[in-house]
Amino acid sequence: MTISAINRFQRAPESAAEKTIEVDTKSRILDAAEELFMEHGFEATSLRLITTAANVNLAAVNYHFGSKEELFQAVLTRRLDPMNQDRMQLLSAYEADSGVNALSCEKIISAMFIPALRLARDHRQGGKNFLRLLGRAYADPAPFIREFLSNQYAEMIARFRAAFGRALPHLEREEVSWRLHFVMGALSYTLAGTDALKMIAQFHPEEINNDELLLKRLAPFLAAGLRAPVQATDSHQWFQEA
Amino acid sequence: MTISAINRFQRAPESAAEKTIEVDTKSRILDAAEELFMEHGFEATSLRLITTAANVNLAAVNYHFGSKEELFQAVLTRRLDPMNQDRMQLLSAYEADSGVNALSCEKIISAMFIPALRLARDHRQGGKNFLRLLGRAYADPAPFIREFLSNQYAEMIARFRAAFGRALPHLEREEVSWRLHFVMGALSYTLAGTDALKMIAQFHPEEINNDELLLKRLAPFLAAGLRAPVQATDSHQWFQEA
DNA sequence: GCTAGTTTCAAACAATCGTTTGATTGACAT
DNA sequence: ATGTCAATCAAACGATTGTTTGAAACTAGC
Repeated sequence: MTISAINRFQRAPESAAEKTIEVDTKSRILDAAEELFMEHGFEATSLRLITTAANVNLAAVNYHFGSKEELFQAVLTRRLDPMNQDRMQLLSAYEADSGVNALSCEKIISAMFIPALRLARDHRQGGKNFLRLLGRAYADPAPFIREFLSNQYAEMIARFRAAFGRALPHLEREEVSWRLHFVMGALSYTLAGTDALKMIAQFHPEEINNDELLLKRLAPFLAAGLRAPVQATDSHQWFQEA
Repeated sequence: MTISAINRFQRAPESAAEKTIEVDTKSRILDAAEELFMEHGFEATSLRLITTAANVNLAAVNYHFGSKEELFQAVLTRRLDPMNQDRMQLLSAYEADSGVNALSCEKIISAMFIPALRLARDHRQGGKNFLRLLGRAYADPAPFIREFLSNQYAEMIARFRAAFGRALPHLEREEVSWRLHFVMGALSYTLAGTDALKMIAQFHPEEINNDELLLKRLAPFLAAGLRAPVQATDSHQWFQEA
């Protein structure tokens, strides 16, 4: 193959003068696919739409990525993998700082949110687009997407579940798993939602960074939920039917 | 083939004895569509898949519903509309009971969850399937789905936002809107998730009703989140970057 | 200038999509 | 019997899908 090696050569001459307006075919496809997948979802986005937007030939996708599914995975993995690495490194750094003491829920949530915020703040490229795409992929029924994300998240989820378990020693392991699941759900749903963007635009039409505002409101909500008292399994306090 | 013609003859004699196992074409389409839309999503589910599963002619969908999009809306509206009516009636009943006092967050959440639970418990038909479908529709990027749901939920959302506003008088209106948004998100994501079902199967392979167990764990989490203290807008407690 | 290997290209592939058509069926009222 | 009208049927519609093909354009090393 040595495809990427040659790509590097092609990029070399123009890298000094203008580095952002012209990139190689592979990256142009990834950028266009990221935006269109976010906007219409996986199934509703055709390869012709992507290649037209990227200004490349239709066959380029199959040549460089193999198939539409592999393109989608490449779009996700390009940013998701570094972000999850950052999350785990940040968590490790926090744990090293705290010594023998357990981390607070706020600190652990910070380790999850800050790398996501870094992506959202990254204006070189559509980091915000990617977070919305990720949230939608997280709710997509397609089996190959679910399996891919499950593998991508497995290591990070395990690390954070252990951290939350130490932060909330009074909760049994099953309850910790559930609450981490709720946290991931609220996070991905909030980032993916079109409604959230509408609400921000309604209240703060002039706001600089939407996602930062959003996560700052979400974080205290989730931290309080994590610390909520457990409910007895046989309790009918909540759902007593008529 | 005249399969359905034969079916009709076969159905005729038994219609008096048992009325639930064989229904008319329109309902058969709705039932098959509900399950297949849930399983594969809107775009990935073809009309041929639906009509084959329902044992009806391909043209029957366009004849009875007009288009694939209208079929999808019919699938949603069949159960969503009654459920949201129940939610608002239950909320009104609670408010009448409490008199001048504001309702607790737990009570308001109950008004949201109990009608959903009723649907999940309804074993006559795939109520559980519907909740998963609903959660996925809530995250679908298709504009016609988002607009449809927005209209379907508008009245109920307004009622519950007002109720939460009275229950949490120390929160400004914007904060209440956000937290209600988080609640709806966590609820729909949790109900839609395949991962949640896997977790239940892992911990409780013998469980009777999955969704009831699920909502009983989610409700305290959300109630605590709703009551969380607000964070100052300019606070850097959470996300101080390096 | 030549060759080898990588990338791009227009064109076509077979398959599937949602929708429409026009004939045929069956039940019911006249 | 006859006519009416809604329901069902097989078949085809045109459009679009992801993917493949084989030739042309390109870059490098010799």
